[in-house]
Amino acid sequence: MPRARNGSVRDRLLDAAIARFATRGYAATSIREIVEAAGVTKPALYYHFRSKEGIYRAILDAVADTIDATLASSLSTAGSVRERIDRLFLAMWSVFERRRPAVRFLNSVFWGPKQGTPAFDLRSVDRSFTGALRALVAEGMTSGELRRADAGDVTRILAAVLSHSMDLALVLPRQAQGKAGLRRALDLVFQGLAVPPPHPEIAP
Amino acid sequence: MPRARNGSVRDRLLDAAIARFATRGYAATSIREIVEAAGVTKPALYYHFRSKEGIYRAILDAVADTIDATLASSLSTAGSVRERIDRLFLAMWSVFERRRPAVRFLNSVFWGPKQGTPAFDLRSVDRSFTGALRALVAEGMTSGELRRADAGDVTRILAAVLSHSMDLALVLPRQAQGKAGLRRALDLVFQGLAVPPPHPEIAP
DNA sequence: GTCTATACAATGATAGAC
DNA sequence: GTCTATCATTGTATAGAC
Repeated sequence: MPRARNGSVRDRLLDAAIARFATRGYAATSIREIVEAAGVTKPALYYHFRSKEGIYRAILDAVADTIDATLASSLSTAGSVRERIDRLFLAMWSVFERRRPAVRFLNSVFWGPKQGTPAFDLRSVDRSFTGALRALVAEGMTSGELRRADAGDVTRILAAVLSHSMDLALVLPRQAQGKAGLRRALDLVFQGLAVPPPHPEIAP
Repeated sequence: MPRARNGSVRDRLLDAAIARFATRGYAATSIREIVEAAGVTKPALYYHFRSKEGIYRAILDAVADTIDATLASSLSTAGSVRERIDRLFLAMWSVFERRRPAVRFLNSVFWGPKQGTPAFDLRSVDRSFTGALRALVAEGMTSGELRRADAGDVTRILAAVLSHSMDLALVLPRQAQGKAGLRRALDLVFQGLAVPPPHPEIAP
C-alpha cells in the first residue's frame, strides 16, 4: 500500500527521481527504486512521464529553464564589469544551493558519461552562460578594466572557478568553502596569484 | 567464434572495458558489450577478473598507480615555485593525453554519481596531488614569490584550472585549448585578470 | 489517476566440456 | 584458459480492474 506523502504524485516522483539520478546516476537507478521512494507504484510513473526517459527529460527541461531564467535576470548592465561578473556568479551559486540535487544531475549529464540516455543537448545552456560571461569579459577589456588577453582564455578561467567550487561542494563538502569561498577565489584570480613585479615607472 | 586481436586477452578486456566505462559509464555497460568488443566470451572475463566489480577495480588501481608515479617523479625541487607548478601540471597533462579514456573514467568515478559501484576510495590520490600542490603554494608564499593569501584558496584555484582544461578537452573538444591553453591559463591566473592599480610609490 | 498482476528482454554470473 | 549452454534475477513496460 502506498504511503501518504506531501505534494502531488507527480512532484513526489520528480523529487525521488532527481535524488536518485543525482547520487546513483541514471543507468543505475531503477523505476522500482523511484516509485518506492515516492510511495506510489510503477504505472503512476508511466502515466505521468510515459517512460524512464520521459522523467529524465522532464527533470532536465525544468532545471535548464531555471538556469536560463536566472541568467536572464542577472544580466543588468549596472555597475563595473567586475561587479557584474560577481553578481552573475553569485546568482548561479544561489540556484546551485536551492536546487542542489537537480544541478548535480544536470552537471553529471553534461560532463559525465552517457549512461544509456538519449541525447539531451545541454550545450545551449552552456552557450548562454559562456556567451554572457564572455561578453562581460570582452567589455572589461575594451573599457580597460581587465588586462588585455584572449577573451576565451579568461572566460574559461572564470568558468573553471565557479564549476570547481560547485564540484567541491558536492563531492568534498569538507573542503568546500561555500559562497564566501567563491568570492575569495574571484578576488584572487582578478588580483593575480603572483606578487606583481616592480612598477616600470619607478625602475631605474 | 572469437576474433583474433593483438595483445593478451586480459589486456584486450581491460582496453574494451575502459573505453566503455569512460564513454557510457559503469552501470550502463554490460559484460556482454565488453567481451564482444574484446573478441572473447563471458567466462574469459570472469576468469581474469572474477566479476564486473573486479575489472572496475583493476582499471582504477592501474590508473591511480600511474598518477601517483607521475606525481612522485615530477616533484624535484629545482627551479622557482612557478616553474615547479608548471612542471607538475604539464606532467599531469601528459598522463591525461596518454591515458585519456582511463583518466576520463577515473574522473567520472571521483566526481560523478556512484553508479551502483562499491566504494573505491580515490581521495588518497586527490590528497597526494592537492597536498603536493599546496606545499608548493605555501613555499611560494614564504619565499615571497606568491602573494600572501589562504593557501587552500590558491590551491583550489590552480586545481580548478587543470581540472577544467581536462574536462573541456573531453567534453567540448572544439573549445579545448590543449597543453598550450593550460600554459596560457596558468600565466593569466598568476598575473591576474584585472589591470593592476597604480603603484603606491608613484601615487601623489 | 492509481492500483494488482504480469509479460518479456537483458543482465550478472556459473557449470562443465575441452 | 577459453568455450557452449544455462540460470536466477532484475529491468522496463503494459493490460485491465477500480
